[in-house]
Amino acid sequence: MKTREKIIQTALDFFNKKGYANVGVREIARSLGISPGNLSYHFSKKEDILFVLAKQHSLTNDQSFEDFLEKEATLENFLVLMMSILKSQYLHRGALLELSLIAADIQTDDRLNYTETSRRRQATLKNILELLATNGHLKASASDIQFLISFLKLFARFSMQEAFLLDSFREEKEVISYYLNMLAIQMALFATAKGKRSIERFRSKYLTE
Amino acid sequence: MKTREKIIQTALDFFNKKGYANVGVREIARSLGISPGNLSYHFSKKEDILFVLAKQHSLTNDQSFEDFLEKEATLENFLVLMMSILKSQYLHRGALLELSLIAADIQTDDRLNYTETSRRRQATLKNILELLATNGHLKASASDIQFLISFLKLFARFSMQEAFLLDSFREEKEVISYYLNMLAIQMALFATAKGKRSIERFRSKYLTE
DNA sequence: GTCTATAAGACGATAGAC
DNA sequence: GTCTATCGTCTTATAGAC
Repeated sequence: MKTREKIIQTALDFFNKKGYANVGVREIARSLGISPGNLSYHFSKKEDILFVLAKQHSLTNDQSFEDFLEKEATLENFLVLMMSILKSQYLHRGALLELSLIAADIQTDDRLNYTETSRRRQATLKNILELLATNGHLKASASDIQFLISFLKLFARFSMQEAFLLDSFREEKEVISYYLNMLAIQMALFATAKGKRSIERFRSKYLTE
Repeated sequence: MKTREKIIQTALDFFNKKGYANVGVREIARSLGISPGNLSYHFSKKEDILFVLAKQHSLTNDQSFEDFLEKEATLENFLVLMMSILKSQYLHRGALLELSLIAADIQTDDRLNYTETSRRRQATLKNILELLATNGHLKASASDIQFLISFLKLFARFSMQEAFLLDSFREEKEVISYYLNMLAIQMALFATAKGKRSIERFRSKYLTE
C-alpha cells in the first residue's frame, strides 16, 4: 500500500477510536513509522485528511445509489441500499462526526460541494420513493413522500452518530440491525401489502439472529 | 451580571456562531474586556464551560418534563413539551454539537451523569407514551411504543444539529416549525381520532403562518 | 518520495503579584 | 477577582540532505 493510502487508513482508525480532535499528526506519523515531515508532504493540513475521508464516504454512497438504480425498485432493495449507506457511515464515523463541527466552513468550501451534494441526494431520494410508489410498494401521497424524505435525511445523517455517542461499545452488526429494523418499521407504515412482503424478505435475509 | 455569568453567555454565543473548536478562550476574554487569566480563574478548563452549558440545557429539559406532567396527557401538550425541548436544543446547539465528540469521556465523567440521564429520559418518555395511549390519544402496541421511543430519541437529539449543519442561515422559528411539523405527522400515524384532533389544535395554535 | 531539523504562531493552562 | 507573564504542546510551514 502506498504511504498516502496508509496515512488515510491509519488516520481513520485513530479518528474512530479517539475522535478527530484528540489525534495529532505526530501520532499518526509515529504509528506508521514515518516522519511528521513526510506526512506533511502528503497532507499539508490535518483537515485535508478529513476531507479525503468525507469524499471517500460520498463516493461510496454514489456507488450504492447506482447499484440500487440498476436493480428492481423494491422495498427490499431500498433497505439494502440504506444498509450500505449505514455501513459506510459506521466506517467513517470518526470523520463524519467531526465534519459536523466545521459545518460553517463546509458550505463555502469547494473540496466538498456539500450543499449541492445534499440537494442532489434529496432529489434522488424523491425519485426513488416515487418509483417505489409506482411499483406498488408504497402507498404514499406527495406529502407522505415529503415526510419520508425529511425522516430519511435525519436518519441517514445521524443514526450512526447516535450509536457512536450513546453506545460506543456495541458491535457494528448490532448497531446496523437496530437502525435497519427501525427503518423497516417506518417504511412499513407507508407500504402496500406487496411492499410489506418485500420488507419481510429483507428482514428474513438480513435481520435474523 | 456577574463575570461568571457573562462568560457563560458570551461563550455560548461564540460556540453557536463559530463552533466550539474554533473559539479560543482568549477570544472570549477579549470580547468581555477581561484577561485570559481571569477567565481561567472562573473556568480552569475550556471544557468546563461546555459542561455548565450542557447542565443548563439538561435542567431546562427537566423543567419542561415537569410542566408536561402537571397538565393533562394530550398529544397537544406532548407537542408543546417537544417544542420546549427543541427550543433549548436550538439555544445550546453550539455546545451540544461539541458534546457529541467527547462522548467517550462523558460516559465515565461524573460532572454529567450522561448515561444515567438518558436512561431516565427514556423511561419518562415511555411513561408518557403509555399515558397517551390510556388517555385514548394513541393507538399503539408495545412494539409501536418501542419504535416511537427510538424515533423520538434520534429526533430530540439530532434534529437541531441537522438544522445547524445544513441550514445555519435559517431563523429559529422556521427551523422549529419544520421539525414540529415532521413530528406531528409521525405522531399522527399512531393517533386515534381524538389524538388527531388534539394534534390539529396544536397545529392551529403554533404552526400557522 | 522520504527524511531531519527547525521555526512560527496559536492554543489551553498555570504561577504569582496586586 | 483580576491582572501580566510564561510554559508546554499542538498544527503548520519551510529548508535542505538523501
